[in-house]
Amino acid sequence: MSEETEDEVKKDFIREIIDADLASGKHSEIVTRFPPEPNGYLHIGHAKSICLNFGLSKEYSPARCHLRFDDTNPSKEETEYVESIQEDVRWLGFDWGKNLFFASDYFDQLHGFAVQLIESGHAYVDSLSAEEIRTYRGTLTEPGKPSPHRDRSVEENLDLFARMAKGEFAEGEHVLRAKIDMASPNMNMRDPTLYRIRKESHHRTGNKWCVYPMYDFTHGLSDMLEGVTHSLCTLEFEHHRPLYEWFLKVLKTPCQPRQIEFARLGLTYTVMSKRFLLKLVESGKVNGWDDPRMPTISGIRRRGYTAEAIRRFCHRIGLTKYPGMTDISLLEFSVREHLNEVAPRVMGVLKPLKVVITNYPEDGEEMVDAVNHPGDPEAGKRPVPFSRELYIEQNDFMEDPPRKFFRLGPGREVRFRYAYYVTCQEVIKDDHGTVTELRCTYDPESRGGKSADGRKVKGTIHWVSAKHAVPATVRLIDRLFTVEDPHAADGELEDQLNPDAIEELMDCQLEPSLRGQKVGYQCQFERLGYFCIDPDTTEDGLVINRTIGLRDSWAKQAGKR
RNA sequence: UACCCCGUAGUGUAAUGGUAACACUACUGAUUUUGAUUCAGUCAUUCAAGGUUCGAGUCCUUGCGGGGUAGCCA
Repeated sequence: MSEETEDEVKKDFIREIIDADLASGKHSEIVTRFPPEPNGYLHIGHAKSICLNFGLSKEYSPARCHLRFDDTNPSKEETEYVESIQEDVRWLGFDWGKNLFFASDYFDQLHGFAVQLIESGHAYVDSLSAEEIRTYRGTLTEPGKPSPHRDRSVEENLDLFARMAKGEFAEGEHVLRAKIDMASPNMNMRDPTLYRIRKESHHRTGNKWCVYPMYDFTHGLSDMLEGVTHSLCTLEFEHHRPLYEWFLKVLKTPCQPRQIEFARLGLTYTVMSKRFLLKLVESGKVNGWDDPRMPTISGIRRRGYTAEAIRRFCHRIGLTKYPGMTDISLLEFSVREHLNEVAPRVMGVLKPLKVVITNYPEDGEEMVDAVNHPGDPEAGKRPVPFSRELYIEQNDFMEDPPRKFFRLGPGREVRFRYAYYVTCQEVIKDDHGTVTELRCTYDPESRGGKSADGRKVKGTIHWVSAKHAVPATVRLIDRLFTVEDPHAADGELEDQLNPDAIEELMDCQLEPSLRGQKVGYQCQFERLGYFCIDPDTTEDGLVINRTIGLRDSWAKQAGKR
């Protein structure tokens, strides 16, 4: 039972670069950063980046990883997101220590850099409309052409930029652009916008600024200001690297962080787009960012995934520049693996079928010992009440069972886990022919689930004593989408949503040890899966999420018929 | 159609010029008081074609295929 799985010496390309930089003496300390924009909740894709950046800061020494909010767009960013992001990173098991930063903390310095660029003739104020700028930029196959304002004097640029900052102009009237190369094959080098006018209140700087820096200008310089050595980002920023380096070069900055790109996480049956997730939340298709169906860190956590499982997953997916699609079964394996190690076992019946043990004393009851964890004797045992009336799972009984069905059927004997051998004597149905109750007998000699005469029973099923049972609502969570790659499917993403991604069972019956357990408590319901107590739980009733089902080779075999 | 990046089992990653390895998935089988867990096994000559070399998944060339890029988003 390993904590954090074995770490082989296999190094990914980024760690190789870092090793080389250390070996060559280029760096003696490793500094990374995780730079989210606070415009939404973090998702499993971010976990990859978090595990990478913060993981590096744990593996190397000296090293540190900064948490820096990339908050340069006041119209999309909110404090709620800043808080949720911090909570999620901490929950994943990482700590930024004192290194909590905001790009907005650098607005003054950034503004100074912009002025420097103007003074050195590397930036100018453009007064074209957004539409015109787009036209002038050219296309992927044709070069752009210079704006008529490209050659304004330094003095005029300085004056205009100062007045932009003071709020003398309306949004869109002017922008500050870098003066690079309108014919570059790299669109990012065709005089990218550095500053735009936004007369909006910023979540941290309030109304201090009327101009806000763009990502490209902000990011690399923020890295530089913080002494970041390796700035790790996803593949779509590859074309931005020349620009990232251009700023550092032109401004002759004392330190030169290196941007390295890796492939973002692609996961089957999942969509990572924050924009789309926000839409799900706002349209009410899910109940908030932490809905257990969501691929957000908070949703996954609420569903019962463990941070350890996510870390193991992030370790297993590797790190390359190949933009692949990871099978979600690898994530599911990682949770099962971890929960199998740590989750105590209990019994709970999701879809109850009443069983009466006719040869058991009317008011009799007794306690049987149940093992808390079969793989861990240290976990001990607990007493579970057994009595004349019990519940079993509806699908553990078949009136006309197929050959390989090991469970209960008319005249069949099975083991009630940790209790007795039980034989079905009579099937009671209602007017519609639905089975409503089973009348059974038990073998008093088989207490504990062992027969005195050594006869074998193939099936073992779980059960709960009716009068001791704790009622609960259980939510079965399934994949959010019906197709492997929702982006590749025809139609809107919404059309690919799995309508059965959540199924609520209102009549579940659990063994009494569940009574009084706290929100967040995780356990395995034997034979069913791993479960977690949901925050919707009240004094009146438990609400429980199924994190993930157990592997089920019977269901698989039955499904093939 | 311009530029950049990427092509190794179904999937994700190893192999750093010397016999293609690991994990997941799937399928067999064994054990099992969870049809779970555990254990054992099966599944690829590395996109293609040329070239360099005693030797190429690895280096070179040319194709082919996939992804990214034309926000005053990040």
